[in-house]
Amino acid sequence: MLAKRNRITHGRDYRGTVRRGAKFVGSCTVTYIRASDSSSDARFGFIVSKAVGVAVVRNRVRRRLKAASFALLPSVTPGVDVVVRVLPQAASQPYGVLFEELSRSLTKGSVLA
RNA sequence: AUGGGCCGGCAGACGGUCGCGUCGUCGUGCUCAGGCACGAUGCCGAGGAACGUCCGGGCUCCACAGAGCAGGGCGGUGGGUAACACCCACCCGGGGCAACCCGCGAGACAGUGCCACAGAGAACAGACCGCCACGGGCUCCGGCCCGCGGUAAGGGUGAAACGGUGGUGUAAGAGACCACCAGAGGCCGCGGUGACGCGGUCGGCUCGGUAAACCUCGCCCGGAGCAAGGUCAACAGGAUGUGCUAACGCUGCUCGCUCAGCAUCCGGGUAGACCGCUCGAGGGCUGCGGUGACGCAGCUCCUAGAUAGAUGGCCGUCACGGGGCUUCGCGCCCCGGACAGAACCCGGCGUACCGCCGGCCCAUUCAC
Repeated sequence: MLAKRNRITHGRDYRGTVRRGAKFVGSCTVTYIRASDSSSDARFGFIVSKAVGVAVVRNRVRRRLKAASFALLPSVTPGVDVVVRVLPQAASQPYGVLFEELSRSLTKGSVLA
């Protein structure tokens, strides 16, 4: 789980990251990465549309991704914003698959040490 | 034992590890203070439907003398409730051998409309076939044809054909008349708070359905919603006061106008923070009243408050259900655990759902 300072909490930060960040497409997620303030910690945000499923399914996918982000957090370059858009295929994926995909996207974005 | 009906309850348990949110405590740092940040630690942390947002309220703001119209909702009776379209009991109608279940249950002699297809005819109905009288014609003397009438007993159509059965009667028939039966209505009596039920009596009265068609009657309803509404500091703006310097106007000076700054007050409302925000028509137990829904009294408990939205990720053990193997020891293996996530709070309704547990009742069968 992520503490509040490691989460993106404003609509303008989401918009900025999605529009101007680097984009990496996976099989069940789309990841946007953008450097913001290097003095702060790395921040994560998640976009899960209703196409993914009902509220319980959306919550489960988001919580798995938050857990994966927390596990990767010590290795991530400080000061970057990461927004993960969840595709409908992610609904039935177990934690291991989501972790591998997030790790791969962050490596492509060269923010993973 | 099998099948069925009703009511109530549960929604895996325990543990490890890494975390998240509110609140409390402690420590460190910053701050005049209020407090803020970080770290540690403790308590608590989704549901029976949290869901759909379909009703009814509380709460908040706005509007409001009173009444009516329009619009919407409700509709057997009596009760429960803060209120309801909900619940309980009863009535009526329908289904079931029964336990029990089902019903958008006012009014169709206030009026208007509609009733497909079939059928001759569908609402103060209707002569197609048939039956019968009369007149005429033909005749193989059995009848047949034509015309004009009578007739709703029979045939056929339909969801429905203007009571049913038997008799009297008649040319043939008909509630035309009679007996019994079945309805609807008036009156009377009895029972019930009432819907209504039971009984008697009157006159042959026999009278379709549809109001989720218009409509009529009775009762109820002001509007918007926690993104309600409020507070704060920062920031446009306005008013008043004070007033340095420069510029403008005046022949020149004072005054005045404009203007930077400062002080006070007003005020806009976006992004933000905070309040609203969880103790409430609240839960549990016991007793009393009531057939029941429910009410009253006493004791007791405090049990989520997020805001890009916490309540989790990973793993283990044991129960539970299904299937298979079985050296038959519940021993081993495999699979499964649904529907679904609070967002101001309650009371309902509706919908989704793997399964499990308990109680009562009914029918059939067997044993005693």
